[in-house]
Amino acid sequence: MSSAEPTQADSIRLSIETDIFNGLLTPGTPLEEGRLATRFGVSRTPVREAIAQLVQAGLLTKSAHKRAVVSELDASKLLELFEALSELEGSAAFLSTSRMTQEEKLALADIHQRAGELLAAEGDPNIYAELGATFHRAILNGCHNQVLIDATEWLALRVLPYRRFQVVAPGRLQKNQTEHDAIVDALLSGRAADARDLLQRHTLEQGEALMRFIVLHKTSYADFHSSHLSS
Amino acid sequence: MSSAEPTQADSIRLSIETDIFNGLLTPGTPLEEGRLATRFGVSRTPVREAIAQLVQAGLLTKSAHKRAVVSELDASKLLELFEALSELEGSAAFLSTSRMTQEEKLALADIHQRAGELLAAEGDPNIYAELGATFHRAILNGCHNQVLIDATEWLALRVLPYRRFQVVAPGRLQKNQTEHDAIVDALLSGRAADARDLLQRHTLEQGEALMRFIVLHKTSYADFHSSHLSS
DNA sequence: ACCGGTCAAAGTGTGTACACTTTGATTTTA
DNA sequence: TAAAATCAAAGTGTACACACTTTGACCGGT
Repeated sequence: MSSAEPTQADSIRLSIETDIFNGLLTPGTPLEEGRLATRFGVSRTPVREAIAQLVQAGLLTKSAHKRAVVSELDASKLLELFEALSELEGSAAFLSTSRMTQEEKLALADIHQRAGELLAAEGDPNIYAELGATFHRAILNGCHNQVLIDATEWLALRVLPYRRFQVVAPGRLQKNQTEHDAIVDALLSGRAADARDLLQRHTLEQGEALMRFIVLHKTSYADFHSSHLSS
Repeated sequence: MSSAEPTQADSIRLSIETDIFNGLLTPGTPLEEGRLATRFGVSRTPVREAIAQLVQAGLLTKSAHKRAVVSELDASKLLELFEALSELEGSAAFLSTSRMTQEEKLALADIHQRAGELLAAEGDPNIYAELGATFHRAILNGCHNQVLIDATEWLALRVLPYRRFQVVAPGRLQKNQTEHDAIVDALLSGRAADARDLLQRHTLEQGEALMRFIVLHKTSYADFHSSHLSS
């Protein structure tokens, strides 16, 4: 998938991808091959391939003879997505409990502790969010099953465009930290079933919180994005 | 993805797909765009798109400027695949326990019973295998989470080319039926955690059995395939 | 005999032209 | 006036040509 010399289609795919993640391309926006081609200074062929890849990744939706559009997730689909994602992460946690190396466990504990300190010092919420992502990745990778990892990241990719919404609800960060605490405890003490259950519920709740926020602000989606970008 | 008028690329993808499933294209075989184009009587463009789709599906493997080859699964990858698949199916079973409608539960029980009768009558093992696939699908679909269903089928697709190997080991069918029995029992009586655990282990064991068989007959892969096809 | 470089053949990546489908507005008709 | 038919514009699907990369064989030097 990745090569020493990435093909043009790959670069274009990446570019569109980040545009989606950054909110420059909001869900529902139609993509026209010709415009993208001129914009990137290439022909339509590599653009078409990039689009095809993004369709398979789930970021774009397309039917024959029609333009591809940035995938839009309604509330129920978003919930399904998080439910599936939470199951996969839970499974990974279950496996990781018995498979993480000592180094990996130490790294996980370290990440968790750093996040706790940052929270106590009331540091930058963005950095805290970044640490949270690292935390989840550490557990996921700990399962040492690349297929499971790929499948999980495949799902996670599709909610990434909506992650920018994750806003600090009062007390939410503290709750998050407490839940992480329980997860680390279960995982490090070998209680695999507990680790699964805790992480599964944790991810699902994160999704539900995000969903509530999105549904509330649905009408001002574009505005919210642009205001965030200009800041 | 599917349309009233499927594009040529779609037809070609389907054709290659079935060729892989039927063993006409064995893992490791390189695919050359030009030959496929002339074979299907089209240009290389739709062929390239079909290949791109199959790469994303995991059935083909490809790197830049090189030919696509039918994906080959070594023992460890196959094990990872079944492990991930078993986790997903387990999760689906967990959810299905509380979500299947009465009709769905009855249908599941019916499928299981028909399989039991077929087994007792020493019927066609192929039909029994078909019933088994239906059994798994019934539970999977019962979770009513399309994202989870899609992800599971995405993984299952990749082991499909190897399913033809599934051969009747003595007593294996009876063991299979007994396990299905326990799964149905747990699922219908609302023991969700048990349903997950049983189906998870069941699928994993199926995978391990398949893996053992493949590793044993690895050297005569092509021969086995052709002999099966001619019968 | 072995190793490195050179070159041609094979095959992919991309540009370009054209055919076909879709869509929406305009015109026609009851 | 409203509904159906028509047509043009927009945009995708495919064919074809060509450039670039890869690969393996050939070849000369050591």
